[in-house]
Formats: sequence, C-alpha cells, structure tokens
Amino acid sequence: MSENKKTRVRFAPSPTGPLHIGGVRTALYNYLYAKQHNGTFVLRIEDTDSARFVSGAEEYIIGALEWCGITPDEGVENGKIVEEASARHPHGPYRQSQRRGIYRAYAEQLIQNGYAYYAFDSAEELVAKRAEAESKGQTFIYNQVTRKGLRNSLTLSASEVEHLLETTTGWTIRFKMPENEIVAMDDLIRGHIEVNTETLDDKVLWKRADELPTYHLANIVDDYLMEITEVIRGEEWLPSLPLHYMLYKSFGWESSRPRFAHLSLLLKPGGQGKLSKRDGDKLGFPVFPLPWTGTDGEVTNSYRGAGYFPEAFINMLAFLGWNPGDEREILSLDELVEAFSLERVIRSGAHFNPEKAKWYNREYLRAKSDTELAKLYLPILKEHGVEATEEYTARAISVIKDRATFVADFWTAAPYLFVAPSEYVQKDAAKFWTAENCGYLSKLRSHIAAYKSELEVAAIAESIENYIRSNQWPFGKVMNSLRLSLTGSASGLGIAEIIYTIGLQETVRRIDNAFKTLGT
RNA sequence: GGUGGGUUCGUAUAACGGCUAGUACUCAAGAUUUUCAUUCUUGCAAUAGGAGUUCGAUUCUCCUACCCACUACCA
Repeated sequence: MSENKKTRVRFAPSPTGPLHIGGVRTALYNYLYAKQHNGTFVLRIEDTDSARFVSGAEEYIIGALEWCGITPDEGVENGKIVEEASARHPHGPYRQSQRRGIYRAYAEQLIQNGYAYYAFDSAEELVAKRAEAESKGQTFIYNQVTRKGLRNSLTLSASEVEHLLETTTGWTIRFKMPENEIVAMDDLIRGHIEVNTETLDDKVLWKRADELPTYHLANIVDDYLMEITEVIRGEEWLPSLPLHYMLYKSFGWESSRPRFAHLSLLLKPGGQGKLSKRDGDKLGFPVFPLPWTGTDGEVTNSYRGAGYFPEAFINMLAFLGWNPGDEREILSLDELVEAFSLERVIRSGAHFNPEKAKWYNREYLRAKSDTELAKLYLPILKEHGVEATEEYTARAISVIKDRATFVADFWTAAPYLFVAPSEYVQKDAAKFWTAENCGYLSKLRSHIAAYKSELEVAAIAESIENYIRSNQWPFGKVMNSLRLSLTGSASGLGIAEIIYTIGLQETVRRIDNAFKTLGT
C-alpha cells in the first residue's frame, strides 16, 4: 500500500464507440474518489486496437464527461486529448497509440528476465487448434502446458528464433505464466481473492504485426508511468487482475502497484445480462449521455437529448451501486464527493431503473427557480413558434412546474399558456358547451371582465367560486365550460392558475373566441 | 466446460451477530381538488434453498441452485 502518495486515478476508455452509462459511472466514481482525496483525475485513451477504432468516439467521451461536470484534470486540454507532455500534463501523450514507442522495451525487458517469450504461431494455427479442441469437447488454452508443444522461443533453438524474428512479422510476445503459484490479491470492494496461476493462460502482450502492445501490457506500463494510485474499473477486468499482479511483480514494480477496485456491472432493467449499447432504443430509455450518430446516420437517444439535467443524471448514476449510508438521495456533485467511499460500493450488479431516473430529474426540476427554468424553456418555446418574455415564461412555469419531469413537459402540459386554443376537443365541447352552460359562462365573463386589476391565484379562485356559488350554478359544469374556452379541452390546469398566467384581457378574449367558434 | 465474482420486497438499497427486517422508486386504495396532475395518508411486497457455528444468523462457514463476467494477436 502506498502511503503519502498523491492520489491519482484514471479513466481509460477505448474509443470504440460512444460511452454508455456504465462507463460514465466508472468515470464518475473515479472522479469522486480523486476529488475526495484532493487527487488528480486522468483521462487516458486506450486505442491499442486500431481495428476497432471509431472516429468521433474520443470527442464523444470528452464531451460526455464535460456535460456531466466530471472533467479530467489531466490528459485533456481545451476539449482535446493532450498529445505532448507539459507542466500540467507531465505524462503525455495520453493516447496509447502515440505512446507505442514506450512499450516494446518493457516487453523485451520481460523476455530478458525470463517472464515472457516470443511466440510464432500464426493466428490461423491457433484458430485451428481451438476448433480442433472444440470438436473434442475441450478448450484450447495457450498456457504452461500447451506452450511446450507450440512454436515459440521456449521450444525453438536460439538461431531459429533469431531467424524468425528477422524474417517474419506475425509473431507476438507472450507472458510466461508461472506454474502452480498462488496469486493473492486484494480488492478495495471485494476483499481478498486468490487464484492459482495454473488456471491462467499466456496472454499476448505485444503484437509485432501492429507494432502495438495489447491492453494488458499498455495498461500496466501506463498506470506505472503515470503514477496511478488506485485503479477503479469495471468488474469485467476482475479475471485479468491476477495477470496484472503478475506483471507488476515481473517488472519489479510491486511497491508502486496501485490498489484495485472492481465495480459491479450495470444490468438490463428486465434482468438478464449487462447493459449494452444496443439496449437503449430497444428498451425505451437512453443508455448514452449524449446523442451519437452512427455510421448509418441514425442518432441514438440520450440523456441530454431526453431533457435530463446533468446533475440529476449524475446523482442517479452515483446511487446505482453506492449509497452514502444515510437516507439522503439527492446529492449535488460536491456532496457526492464529500460522501463517497469505495467501502460502500455494492458488490452485486445493479439493474438500471428508468423510472427512478425520471424521479431524479423531477426532483432537480422542482429545485430549480422559475427564472432558471424559463431560460431553458425559452428555446423550446421558440421551436414551437412562440416568442415570450422571460418574466411571463417564469410565471407560466410557476403554475405548471408540478406537472413536469422535463423542461419540455412544460409545453405538452399546457401549450395554452402561450397559445390560445384554435380547436376544441369534440367530446368535451359536446359535454360542456351546452346552452345552459353558455348562459352561465356569458355572465361569468362579465364578472371577470369587471375586475379592475390583475389578481393573484387565490383571489381569482375565491372570486369565481363565490360568484358561481352565490348564483347557485352547478360548479363543475361552469368551470369546465370556462376551461374549455380557455384551453380547448376539459382537463388541465386549475382555472385560477390559467387566468393568473394569461391575464384578464386574454381570458375575456378567449371566452369571446369560444362563443364565436362554438356558437351559443 | 473451466476460473472468478455475486444473490434482502418488482427495482435501487439499509440493518456492530441482537427490537416488529427500515427507506426510496413503482404499483394499489383513500383524502384533498372545478377536471387532470400535484400534495397528503395508508397499504401490498424481501433475507434463493439446505446444513453448520452460536443463547441468538440477513450478517460467519460449508453445500446446492440460480445470475453475471472472463475464458481473443478486443478492450
């Protein structure tokens, strides 16, 4: 364990597509841990598989973290991955493909010391071996047993090896997994784990064909060079933890080996399997923070696109697999930093719950001021062809806030606060626009028109109710015919709220309009 | 198949080995209300199964079942 070392954690995604919420959660936990320990949150791009590289993915990752408010301290500058070392970014470049020169020597060092070897088996040969084993109901594994019968620097003569290294390009460097050794590991979340090397295979560390390391080598070398103190990553890496321990040992870096924490996976809402990038559109909720345009031109659903506030999204994600130990559920990013602890991270996989996500957004929406929300609503109004002042919009929001989960709901909940109805729901009109009701309504219109000034919601409600009751009219009928004239339907906001928002003049105008359109 | 990880209401989770297993979301009922929604109240609902240790097990141990991950010259 490393004492007194400055905390440095990293998020190291592979740019193979858009980051999904599982990845965002991993980044978030890294961020929370770093901030809590006054440490540094590094972003590193692990692009050692050129075949799977997807253009735009890197920008997406940076943009997504930015939107979430969990911006890296190191590795990113001005929205771009840092390509050269500098005072603020002393470990650059932060893209592994640009660090390729670094890894070869480390792989060679392992060979020198007897911890790795050259393997000359072609990819096709290995595929054939696997197929053959499978046909016998077995599994072929390149390990301490089978390597003795394969073409590598352990079985071939020195001169043959020399010759093959010079004349062929298909070879790899493999880790020489020791025989029958117990690897004892400690995970910050899972506790002590032991594995026998007998069950492990000889992983490829370096590929001559690509002149690139594989994940395992690059990851360990970079974590070491970048002085990472804690590795917080997904549970899918737990099976390779023994290899990584062995690597640290073989390099002689055990004293600076980071501590590991393996996060459980995010599971599909229904039950089976981990959440995957495809699930979003299938299951009807976003799995991506930001929209992503695929090669087919299709744009995916996203949290930002669906109208989630980043704070709500982050809060929701933080609570998927962690809790502060008390009953608080709404925590700002700063409060999360304060409360976070790896010890309280849940070991089991968490089923993602779309309903709870909405609940979080609703809570954050309600906590925001009407003016703040008005600023966000104005552009949406504009899309509907409505120009309104911020003041008017804020007033409208004050009466519809409780009916909304997202800012866009303000419109669907009550467009009539901004646009007079041009049509009336047939069924409601048939029911409430009767000769009897019209009689009441025309008198009520005069009553309202006689107000000398605008009134508050309560005053309007009281006045109208008193007027109707004192005349002993059927309250519901009158109110709904009034609502119909104001909104175009018989359901929606309270009458007083509507009048308060749109004002007396507009109220009277709409009643008159209804009479004109629907007749008396 | 092998290796590793996991298992508390439908979901997310709480509970130094010790009260009637708590909370939130969802759902249901009731109240409030001019409609719808909100709000409030109440309710439904869980320790996977079996052994063991113990005065006492959701908690510790073992077995079984089920779920998940990994098992690539992908990360």
